[in-house]
Amino acid sequence: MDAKQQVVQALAQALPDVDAHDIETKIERPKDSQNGDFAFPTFFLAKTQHKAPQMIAADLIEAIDQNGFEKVVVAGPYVNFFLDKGQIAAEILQAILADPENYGNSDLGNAGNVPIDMSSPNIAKPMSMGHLRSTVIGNSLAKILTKVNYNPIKINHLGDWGTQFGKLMAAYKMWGSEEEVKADPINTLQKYYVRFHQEDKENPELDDDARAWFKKLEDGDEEATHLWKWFRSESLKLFMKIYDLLGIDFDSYNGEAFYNDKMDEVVQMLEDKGLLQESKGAEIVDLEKYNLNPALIKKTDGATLYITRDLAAAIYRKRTYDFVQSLYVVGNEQQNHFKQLKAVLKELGFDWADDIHHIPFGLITQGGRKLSTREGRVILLENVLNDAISLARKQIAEKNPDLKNAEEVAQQVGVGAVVFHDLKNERLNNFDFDLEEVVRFEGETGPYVQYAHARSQSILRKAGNPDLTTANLALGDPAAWEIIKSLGQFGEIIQRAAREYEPSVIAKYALQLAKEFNQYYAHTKILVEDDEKMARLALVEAVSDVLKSALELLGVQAPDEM
RNA sequence: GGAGCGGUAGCUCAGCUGGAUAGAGCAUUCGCCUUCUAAGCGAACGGUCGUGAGUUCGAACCUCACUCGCUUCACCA
Repeated sequence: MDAKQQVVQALAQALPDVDAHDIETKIERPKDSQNGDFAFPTFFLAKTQHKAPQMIAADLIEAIDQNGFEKVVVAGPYVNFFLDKGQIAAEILQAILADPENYGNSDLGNAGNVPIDMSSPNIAKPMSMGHLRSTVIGNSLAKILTKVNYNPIKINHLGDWGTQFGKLMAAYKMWGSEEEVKADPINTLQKYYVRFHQEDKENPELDDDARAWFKKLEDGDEEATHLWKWFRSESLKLFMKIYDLLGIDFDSYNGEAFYNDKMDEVVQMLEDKGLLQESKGAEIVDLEKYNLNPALIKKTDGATLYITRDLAAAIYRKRTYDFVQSLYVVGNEQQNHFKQLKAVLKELGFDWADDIHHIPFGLITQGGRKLSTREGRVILLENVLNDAISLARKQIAEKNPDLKNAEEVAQQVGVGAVVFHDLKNERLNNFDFDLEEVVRFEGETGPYVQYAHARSQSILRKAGNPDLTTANLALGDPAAWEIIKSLGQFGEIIQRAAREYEPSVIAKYALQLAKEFNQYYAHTKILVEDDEKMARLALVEAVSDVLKSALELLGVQAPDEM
């Protein structure tokens, strides 16, 4: 039985006049385990019982059936419950060892489809740290949602359309060469783009050129289309290298261009509903009643915009996946856009607009300034990952020179550090990029968790990987108790992460468990022959399984040796 | 000006539904490798929880006002 329910029952029996649900909501987990595993504050009973909380607690302890608990004690106005460690340990360890892969699973989602719009880098631009955030948060959410029985669909909504292609083509025709692009596609295209913006400040007529090229592309001009396809495929090749490194794949690469032929219908729908208005030569939907700015559907020149495309995409996803939720892992600075998107869908009469959730994340700055592709101020993801990997390589050479698959582990550790760093804090926090911070391997980092896992594996190897499922798992060792309790919380941690769309909840949990294990490891000799050896090994195995599982939920690998 | 997010230790951040002396990591100083990986463990140092009111038996957490920082507010995405 659930340990908390045991406490609720004991209290409910002793307090027949109080609603059991009220009791349950008041029960808390003391921060300091000196105060027990569960605590019941009696303040709220003082009024109805006309007694001091201390008195209530003192009386309560007499009425509580202490069977099944290690002890129940009074501490001022609190009643503190200490659980039967051996029994709880056996229950939790058994549950983990019986089915490590599925430990912590639950069914919040009833297998409902959840498309996740994530990553979405722009063609012809390098992937930056900003795209990393969207990519790793989206990936982690997909895994977390799977664990609570949703069916996520990872959609890479590539930025493969838009006026920037006009600029790019104009720039390429003016200064570019095929050989140069082939040699180093993204950086070269990027260079053209930056140069275009520089020269464009002096010669605004360049913009007309760019617009003309984009118009050609939209009209299906042969040369423009050819260039577009070429830029796209070269870019995608490089993106795939990074996704491989991160161990991330997608269920769909339908980007912006995919919706080109699906926007007329949206405009038609808006028109049929009488929602379109003309304003300053453009077509808009007024959103006054939502306290939002009007949504620009068509520009003065008739070209469509971002929101039109996203409307088409949202409708397409509803039709294709019949989603129960539709997520967009996109920077916080676009929240206005998503409010508009939902508002327009509402205006169109789609109730499912309420199932669309923008999952925003904080801005990455450098030296306090916003990153800007246009101004060439970017942090290239590829460089960061490579730096991290070579640092890991160096560490391994120093600390574990005999490691067989050193290169593979260097990748797992280096990439793990970067990914974990990105996920360990609340999504919405902004952060200023600091390479040293990102590739750190000590303290609250990914490698710290990986290291704890590797140590646990090392012990199990030394012990000869015995079968522990039949062992007596009633581990009564107080030193192990904090770990046991943490292991028992995995399921609710996952649920909270899913509810809040917040991978950092998992990261924090992994750090806590790793820390508790490292403490245990430092103070308790595990491989000694005594009655509890098998139970200790079971604990080690359970920690190993859960750490691995938690890292997996973050998209971080857990090497057995490092 | 409207909307949103944030202000907790020198730095980066936790703090779940309000509860028992406000917690980590980094940095600094000092201990611990003849026994399971020192990417580790332990100790010290470090805080008027932005400010002021209010609600409450009790507020970092809830309410209001103020203040500072960042984002955003129609022809980029």
